[in-house]
Amino acid sequence: MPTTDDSRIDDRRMDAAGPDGGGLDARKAAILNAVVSEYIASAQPIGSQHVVDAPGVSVSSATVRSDMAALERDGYLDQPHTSAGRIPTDKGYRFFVDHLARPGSLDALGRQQVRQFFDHAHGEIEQMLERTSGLLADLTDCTAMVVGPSHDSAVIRSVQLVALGPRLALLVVVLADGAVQKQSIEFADEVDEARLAEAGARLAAHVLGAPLTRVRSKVAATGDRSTDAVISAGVRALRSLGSADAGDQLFVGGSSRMAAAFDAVDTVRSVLTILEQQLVVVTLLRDILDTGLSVAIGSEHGVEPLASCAIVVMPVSVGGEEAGTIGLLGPTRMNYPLALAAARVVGDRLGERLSEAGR
Amino acid sequence: MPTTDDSRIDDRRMDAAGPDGGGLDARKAAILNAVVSEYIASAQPIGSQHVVDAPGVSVSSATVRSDMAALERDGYLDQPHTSAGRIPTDKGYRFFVDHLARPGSLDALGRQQVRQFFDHAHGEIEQMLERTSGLLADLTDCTAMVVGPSHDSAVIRSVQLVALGPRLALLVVVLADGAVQKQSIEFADEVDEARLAEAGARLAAHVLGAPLTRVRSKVAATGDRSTDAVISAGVRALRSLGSADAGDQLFVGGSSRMAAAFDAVDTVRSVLTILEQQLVVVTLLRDILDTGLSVAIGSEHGVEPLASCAIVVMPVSVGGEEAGTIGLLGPTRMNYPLALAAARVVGDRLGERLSEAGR
DNA sequence: GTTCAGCACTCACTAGAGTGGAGTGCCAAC
DNA sequence: GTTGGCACTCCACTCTAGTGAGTGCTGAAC
Repeated sequence: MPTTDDSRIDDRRMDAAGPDGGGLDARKAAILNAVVSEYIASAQPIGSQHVVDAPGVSVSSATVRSDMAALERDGYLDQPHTSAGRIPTDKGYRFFVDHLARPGSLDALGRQQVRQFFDHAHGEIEQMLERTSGLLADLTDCTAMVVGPSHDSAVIRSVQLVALGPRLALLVVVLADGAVQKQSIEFADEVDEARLAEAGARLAAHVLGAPLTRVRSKVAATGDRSTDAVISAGVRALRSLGSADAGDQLFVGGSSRMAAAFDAVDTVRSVLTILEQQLVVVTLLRDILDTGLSVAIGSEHGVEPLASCAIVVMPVSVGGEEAGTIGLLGPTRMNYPLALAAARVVGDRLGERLSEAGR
Repeated sequence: MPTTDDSRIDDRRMDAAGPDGGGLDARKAAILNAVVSEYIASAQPIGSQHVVDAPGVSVSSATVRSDMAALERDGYLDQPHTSAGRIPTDKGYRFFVDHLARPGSLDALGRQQVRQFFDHAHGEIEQMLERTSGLLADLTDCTAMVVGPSHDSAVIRSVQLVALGPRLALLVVVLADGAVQKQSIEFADEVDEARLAEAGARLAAHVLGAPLTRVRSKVAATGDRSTDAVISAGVRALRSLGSADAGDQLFVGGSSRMAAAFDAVDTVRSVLTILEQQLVVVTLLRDILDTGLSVAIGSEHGVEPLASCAIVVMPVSVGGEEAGTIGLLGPTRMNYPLALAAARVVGDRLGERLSEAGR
């Protein structure tokens, strides 16, 4: 084994490329940094010549080549074909994100957009989340996903039965966080308004103050058979609302950006197909958050059609509790610092906003 | 002017190509029919040789060529370049749709899908419309747009004020068609539950039975200054709900199909960009319906980025009244008979379903 | 032993030439 | 009006260099 071990741990600080070499010597890290940065900007394989002028390198292209070869051996870079430049691998992007990328920030225009957005934001939460996804897409040129707060722990503030027809009523539930849920109920027999009102009041007494997920199925009988039937139908409806895994709402904005990110129309199609599946997306974002990451690159998230994509996630917290998630989807060669900065800023502002309104 | 007028009206019945020549002689119509049908199937320019075997033609390719030249002169066909076959123009598709296409129908599988869908359809209207858009996309391989019923004429069935905080309440309105709308209200001063209930009752008395769009702003004073303030805030909130042009909800399903329909990624991007603009889409569908068309082809609808698309629209009616719109978006070479059949069948079933639930 | 200039080599990309074939328009004959 | 025949057009494809960006290796210099 004649070659030296290039992947050894090396604590030397880097001078220009980033805060931390994190397992690569300073020059290799600087080279990797330059390759990733340039590739993100140009989408073209990067040759050794393009890297020599990068800060922290200052060696000849021959030396850069030998370092690049080592980086390729270690899995940070890849070569589309023998006589081409290098492209970062998922591992290369990962190292870039973890150790090299300096924290980004929005430019003046972006900051103004955010300020303006939250100054003028109005309307109910769903609208707001929908529009937030559009804002994020504009800021980052990625597709933005916003998952609304889960209502699992929210307490029931109001329950009401509204007659829509002789045998049809609508159960309307208001939760403490301002969410409104509804479920229509069809009765076997006609129910008059008085009975409906009576049943509604009983129902309210039974569940007010409890979370929607914890509605007890047993209710004390009133003695009136028909009223009891209405009440138990109401309880069933409530429980079905509470158990609905439908729960988390997803808002996707800027899906057209995916078409701009790839030139293979097949890739675009398969990514869009994923985005249409709410459950898949919500689960994906949750999984990434659960692993403790804020960025999932390429195959890290395990969704095969998104292998050439990276996802930035950011929890939105309201009063310390998680109240939603922000996700940004772009090609692996997306602008990570910008995406992270945008997600953080918008997530924070959104959290503040929700906590103002929420309780 | 040596050439004869080939676009003259001609009443002769066609033998095989369709019910009506509609301004072209029978053979030209048959040729156009064959070209459009084959082009829809193959997406390749169609040459004279491919057409001679089509029903209703039975002449030599030379004759077909001269007819095709005439059809091109009259604007029904186009040639990508001198030595290529012909492609239908928008006008050609229009003629095909109006006079040639025999009414299509869903295949057995499609019919089963529809039946199954409406047998198992459950949940509230929004969910249902969302899932309907997915069904339509599956059936037709187009992008489906479903516009929900407008609540303009629906009468207010219930109004409620729910306290969310000392100075925050939620106004919840239930309409006769089962729609629930909400608006949060922030008060300048704290409002106790009793006052809120009192104000809610007054509000209800004031507006119950009126359409949301016709809420009178004047309310009789109660004498209690603070209650009056709450009531007038409630009225303001109601009127803002009623005047909200937000109104019509749009559900888009199967936008990934657009990526399969075109191979130019630019086209895909611009189409997706349009689809992200709810207001544009809703207005577009409305405009097409208002012109009395059920199909808008290519540049007919005037939205430039959709110039290579066609749109099939179908009103959904509940008890004779228009209660929503179905739209199908595909490339101009989409399968019109199938799209029209699917839109009609699903629209009808959806209408029935909504009328069962609605009142 | 790290760095570097020099060198031979690789291979995608491009341009140009040649070819086949699908398709056309025209025309004289039926 | 219809048709077979014919010359023509021009795209799509293949093949052939030629170009150039990029590589890996090596031996000498620091």
